[in-house]
Formats: sequence, C-alpha cells, structure tokens
Amino acid sequence: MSTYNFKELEKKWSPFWEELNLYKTGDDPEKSNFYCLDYFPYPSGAGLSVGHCRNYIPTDVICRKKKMDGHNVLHPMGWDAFGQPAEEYAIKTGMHPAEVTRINTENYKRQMKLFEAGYDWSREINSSHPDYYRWTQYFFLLLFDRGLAYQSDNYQMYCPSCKIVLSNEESAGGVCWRCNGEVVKKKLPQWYFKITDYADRLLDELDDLDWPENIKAMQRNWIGRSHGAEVVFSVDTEKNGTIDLPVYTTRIDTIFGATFCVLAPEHPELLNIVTDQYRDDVERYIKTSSSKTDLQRLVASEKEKTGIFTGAWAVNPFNGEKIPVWTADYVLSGYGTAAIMAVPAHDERDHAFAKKYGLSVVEVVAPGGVAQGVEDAATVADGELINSGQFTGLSSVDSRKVMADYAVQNGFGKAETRYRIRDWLVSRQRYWGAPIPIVHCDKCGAVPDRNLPVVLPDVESYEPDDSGRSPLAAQEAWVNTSCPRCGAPAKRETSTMAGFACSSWYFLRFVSPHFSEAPFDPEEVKKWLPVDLYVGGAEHAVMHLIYARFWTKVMYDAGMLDFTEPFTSLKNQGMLISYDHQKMSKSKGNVITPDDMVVKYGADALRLYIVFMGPFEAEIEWSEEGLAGTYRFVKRVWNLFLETAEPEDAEIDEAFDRELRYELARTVKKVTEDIDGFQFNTGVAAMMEFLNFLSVNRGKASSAKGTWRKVQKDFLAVLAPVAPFVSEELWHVLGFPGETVHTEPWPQWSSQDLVKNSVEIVVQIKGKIRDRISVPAGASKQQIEEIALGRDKIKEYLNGAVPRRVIVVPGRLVNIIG
RNA sequence: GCCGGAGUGGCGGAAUGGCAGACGCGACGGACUCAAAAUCCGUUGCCCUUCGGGGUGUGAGGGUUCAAGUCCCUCCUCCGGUACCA
Repeated sequence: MSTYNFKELEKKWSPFWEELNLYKTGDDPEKSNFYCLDYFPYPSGAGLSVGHCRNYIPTDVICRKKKMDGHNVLHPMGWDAFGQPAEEYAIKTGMHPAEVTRINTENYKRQMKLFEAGYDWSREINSSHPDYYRWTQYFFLLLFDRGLAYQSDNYQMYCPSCKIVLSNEESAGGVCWRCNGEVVKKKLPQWYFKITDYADRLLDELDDLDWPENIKAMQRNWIGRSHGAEVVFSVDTEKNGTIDLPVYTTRIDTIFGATFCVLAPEHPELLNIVTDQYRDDVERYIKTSSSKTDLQRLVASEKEKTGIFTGAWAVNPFNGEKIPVWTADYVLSGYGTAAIMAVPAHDERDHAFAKKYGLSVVEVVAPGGVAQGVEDAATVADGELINSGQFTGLSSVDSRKVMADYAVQNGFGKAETRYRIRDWLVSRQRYWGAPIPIVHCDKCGAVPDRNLPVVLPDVESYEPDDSGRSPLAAQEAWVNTSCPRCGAPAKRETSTMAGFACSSWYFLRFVSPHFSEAPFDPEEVKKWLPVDLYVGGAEHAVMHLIYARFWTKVMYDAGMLDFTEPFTSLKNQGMLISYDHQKMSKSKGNVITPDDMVVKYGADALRLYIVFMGPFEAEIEWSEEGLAGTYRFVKRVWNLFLETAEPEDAEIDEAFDRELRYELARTVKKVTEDIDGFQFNTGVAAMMEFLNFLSVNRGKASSAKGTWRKVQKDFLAVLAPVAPFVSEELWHVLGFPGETVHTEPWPQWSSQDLVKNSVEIVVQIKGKIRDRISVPAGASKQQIEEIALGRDKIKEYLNGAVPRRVIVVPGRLVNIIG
C-alpha cells in the first residue's frame, strides 16, 4: 500500500484537469445555469494570503458541487487592475503600471491554481485593458447622455497623503478608505455621477435581496432618507433687502420652540445677512472653521460647540416672532439647506448651544401631556404640543403633517424628503485609470468623444502634483485634439475614472468577455444574470455594492437589462486573524501564505481546513495545528480506503450492513444540505464522523462488501468538492467509472435507509434523565409510555407514586411529571 | 448615542424548544519504538463520589413551558458599522 503523497497527486491531477477543460463554463441547454462570482480582486504586489482563501475556496467548493448536481456553472475570475498601488510603484521605480499589474496578476493566478480554485480562465478579464475600459468609457457616456454625469467645482474630499480626491463613500468618517489618513476639503472641478437620483430605488429595492442584514442596514443608513419639511424664515438685512432663509427640519412640530437660527459658516447668504457691527467677527469665525478639517471640527465641537451672532434677526413664519441668526460649524454645509431653526428645548445639540450662549429655551412638546422641564436637558420624545398657538393640543406626530400643509397653504414651506447620500465623485487626477471620454471645446462645452476607446497614452512621469493636475495634462500631443462636434481645436479631459467605475459592470463582461460589439452579449446576459451567488468581504458595503446596484438600474432604465438588481444572493466571508491576534498584513510581518501551507500540508488539507475552521461568516484566528488536523483526516481517508479497497468474500452481516447504509445516508444528506447552506464546517465534521465510524468498523468491511463499496464511492464523491486531489486519486485506484470524479453525479441518499428498526430514547422524571430505553421505530405514544413506566429503574424512582402527567415525544424522549 | 451581530469547555466551534459540548485542536494516559517523530487505542466541562452514581453548568437576573443555549422582558460585555445629517 502506498503512502499518502500530496505532492505527487497535485502534480498528476492538476494538468489532467486542465487538459480535460474541467473548469470550462458549461453550456448544456438541458441544464440550468448557475453564476457564482467572487469580488473583483485588485492584484496587489503582496500576493494572496490564507485569508483570501476564505473567499476563493468556499466558492470553488460550491461550484464543484453545483456542477456535480447537474448545473452549467459560470465561475470566472478577472482583475480590477486600475488603481493606486501599481501607480505608486511605477512612480517609485519607473516601471510601467501595466507591467507591474501583469506581474501581480500572474502571481495571483499562480496562487489560485496552487489550491486548485477552478476558474474558467478563458474568460479572464482585466479592467486596465483597452478592450475592457472602452466599455467603461461607454458607460460613462451612457450616464452622460442620460443627464447622470456632470461637472461641478464644489468642495471635495481630498486625501493629502494619497494625493487624490475621494468620493463621499471613500472618505466616510473623515478618513481615507485606503490609507486611513485624515481628509481635507479642497475646491476642485470634478465629475460626478448623479446617484442621488436613484436614492429611493436603491433604498426600497434592498428589501427583497438575500443579503446579510448588516450590509443592507449599512446601505439604508448611508442613503439616509428622512422625511421633513422646508420652512422659509425671512431676514431683513441692512443693505440687501429681505432675504429668504429656508431651513430643513424633521421636527416642524417644534417650530414654536425655535428660539434662534443657525447657518453653516459656508452658507452662501451668510455674508449678505451679517450686519456691519458683526462682520469682522463673523469673517474671523468663517476663517477659523475653514482652516479645520471636518474631523477636527467634529472632535472640537463634541467637546464644546462654538458659534457667533450675525447681528441679523429672522422671522418665524408660524408666529411672526423675531429670533437671532447665528453661524456655527455644528451645522453642516452639505446637508439640507445648510441652515437650521434651533429648538433647544427638543434637540440636544441646540440645547448645548443655547446653554453656552445664554439663548432662550421654550418648551413646546409635552410627552404624555406632561411638560418635562427643559432647563437641564432637551426632551426629544414625542408628545402633546403646548405653547404652539392654534396647534396646541395636537400630538407632535400628527402635527408634522398638519403644520407642513399649513406652511404650503400660506406659501412659506413644503414637505420635503432629504437624503444623506451625495452624488458620486468619480474623476481622479491620476494616470492609472480609464480616461474620461470627454473633449472640452470653447464653443460646444463638454462634448462626448464616442470614438472609443480613448486610449491611455504612455507618459514619462506618473507623478500627480499637489495642484490637482493629472499627469495626463502634460501630454500635449494627447490633450490637444479637435472637437468631435464642431471640429475646432479642443482639449481632452485629463482626469481618469475611479476604479469603482470599472467594477460597477464587470460581472456583465464575464458572460461574453470577448464580445466586441457591445459591453456584453444580451443573449448571454439573459442566460446567466443576475449573479446567483456573490461572495466577498464586508468592506465594500457602501462603495462597490452601492455603485454596482446604481449602474445596473441605469442600464435597466436604458433598456439594456431586464433586471434591476445585479446580485441576488450575497455572502461575506469572515476575516482570518493571524497567530498574533492581529489582521494579517505585510507591514506586521504576520502574513501566512497558501504557498507555504500547500508545500507543507498539500492543497486538500488546506482547503479542508479553510472551510472547517468555523462558520463561513465568522472572524477566526489562524491555527496551523488545526490545519495539521485536516491533514491527518486526509491521510486517514487515504489509509482506510486503500486498506479496505478489496474486502474478502464473507457472509453478509445484515445488521451491520443496515447500520452502514444508515450512516452513509445520514452523511450524504448532511453534507449535501450543509454545502448548499454554506455550513461547510459541519459538513466536513459529518465526513469526519463517518470516517471514524468506518475506521472503527473496518474489520467488518467484508461482511457488508457491496455496501462498503458503495460507501467508498459516495464518500469520495461528497469529499471531492472540498478535497479534489485525494478523492480523484482514490476514485481511480478503487476503479470507479468515469473520467473524473468531478463530473460524476452528486450522490443521492435513500430515505429508506434512514428508517431505523428501533430507536433509543431517554426517560426523564421531572426533566432529569433517569433511564434510556430502546423502542420500535413505529411505536405509538401509548406503547412508549408503557415501556417507560414498566422499567425497574423508573419504578424505583417513582416509588409507587402515580405520575400526574406523562409527555411522550416519539423518537426523542419520555418526560414523567410526578 | 444610533444601527447590525455575537456571548457555550483550555482553544476553534456543534446543537428543527426535547440527551448541551458533535467534529477538530490542545492536554493527559497507554500501545508500538533502543529512543523520538509518525501512527493507533483510551480519557478529557466543572464539583463530589463508597466508582453504582450524584450534583451543577451555555454573560447576569427575571419570566413562559412538562422541557429553554434556543422563546419573552430587563441588564452587562465584546465585535463590526455609523455618527453634530437638524
């Protein structure tokens, strides 16, 4: 009997499967289609760690099983290849980013093959290739043509350390998503996609998706729809007449408690309403707050809010009262109207501000009809309106509608829905991205260049400068062109698109990666999309996943697709923590690579361990001892199967044969359900349990010869998706039919085999286990009760007492209540 | 603060309201060996035990139920996200 040698098996079967085209996408019209997709990886120079395996191995297992189940499977892989690290490397070394990318993608591919992730490499795509990005540019123009792409020179989030502008999503929390550094505001002309037009649909259509709740919650949070009202306060100014000051509020019911107004320091009317007496102070305040980053502002004002009176007074349209107008940086410029009515009695922030500056507090909502007193703290709860003129006595909830209607009737306000989400800033002043296909013409303005692709030219220097100019701006021969509309001399747009544009449609490209007439072949899209199963980490909840949903809806509106959601079912793998209890990272030097582990334990053991270590979604700490455990399992399978390969002829032991069939059926059922349900850990545990059973009973193999052989066959088949090498080798050694186990039909279990003659159940007295009895499988409740009460042990415990009640759960237990 | 998720042996973790701790790791004991590794067999929640067994136990406290890790209420801790969004 030969010893288990994973290196030999890997050397033998990997090329065999490649020769066989095992991973080629199926196209049998009789079969149903299954599209499984991994997140589009950015090929980093660091290569893959075992952490990445928690993404790629489970999807590979699912796909192998789906194939054996009789599906056509599409499981492609490609590269989100535009992006900063390659560019940074290029800046440092002068090597072309395309070359950097080529080296990195080859390494990724090599590593994926190490653990035998079965991708259809004939469909490999690369977002930095002109054949791909011409279609990214095409979608830019689709958005442009539909009025969903526009230029604006507002304040942007800018990361000084990455020297790059960021979208709102990429700078959540005031820090750069890539380097975690603090972002600053910078005024630069940029291109935006109007994702806010789709806010309602992005929010409402989340409900039916089979996605993790936390991801859906994050998106809902991010979109942040709020229903409220806009109310116009008016200000008589010294020199500029009467200025209307609309404020946004979700609590119009508290408007009789508004005792002052606050404008953001960036409010466009601020300098028009300020009185001469306060002008210097206000200008100084604006300067101070604009010198702070958002993060600094937040941290500072959490301790203590600051602000300054403008000298102006605004009229509350509901009661005609004049209230002072202040400016303070706790009011944000980017949300609502950048102006608020402050109700210190019923808003904590306004309360803190009013207390600091001695502004008055008027209580107008009484929860449960009882005024709570608002000197020390604001009352946020709803209740009955007091001190509110004609609205006094209404409930605060009802009055929101009533008072908004009143404002409409009197022409000073309206109901209004606002969103937290902002438009998607998509342009980057960087070299390594898809050029935005726009030409700027003095006469015609921004004109689409439909002669795609607009090819990224070669440059000498990849370095962006601090002025926010793209390296492309220096390429005069490229920049200077003629206007596609009027032919006059014109200049190309020199920004490129953020990488998230490329990944917003890549899932469509995979169905027809070489199609040259359009971004995708509509027939193939009909066959495969939407994606049945999408797997990746949770970090893209409000970036990639929201952008891709947005583009899909735009394509739907343009009549290109007949579905509105790209990813039917989404799963997030848990993080893998290194042995030092920290995230794996190159800088910490704690990265464990699949390369090392495959050399030491083989691909099968690594694959088994990755899915066995714990629940798929859970964060788990790496343990090489654990991997050694699955290695032992593979070896035990190897040894046992070879040892019992050809049992001698012997008399059949009916009882054992039956038991063996039962254990087989139980295992096949469990593994089938667990793989389908993404419960790989318990599925592997079931195989281990079964192996333990077989191992204990190996001596009886010959007394159940036929069944034993069926056990071997089915066991190898259900093991194959997780441990493809050892199962393939044993499949052939044991002489099972077919070219490869991986195209064999998935084993079925017989429910007949799961029926037992007798079952052991426990007998409890008042919930405590006192005895175990064996009863016929079909026994009635009454029969079971009789058997239980007839037991000596039970009689002893009852000591002649007549049970008050006996609960019988067939197949489980008897509970006697004394 | 708000939203989402989770608290079970020494560790990773299992348990349609029905025998808590499957499976694996680690540890301990034994076999094999000159020895070690590998392998195999056994033990392994905690406490008590006359070795038959008995008690106790799933973050804390209540509740529902014949029966609760699982359902309900209150609270605590941890992880992830988000945070002057008016």
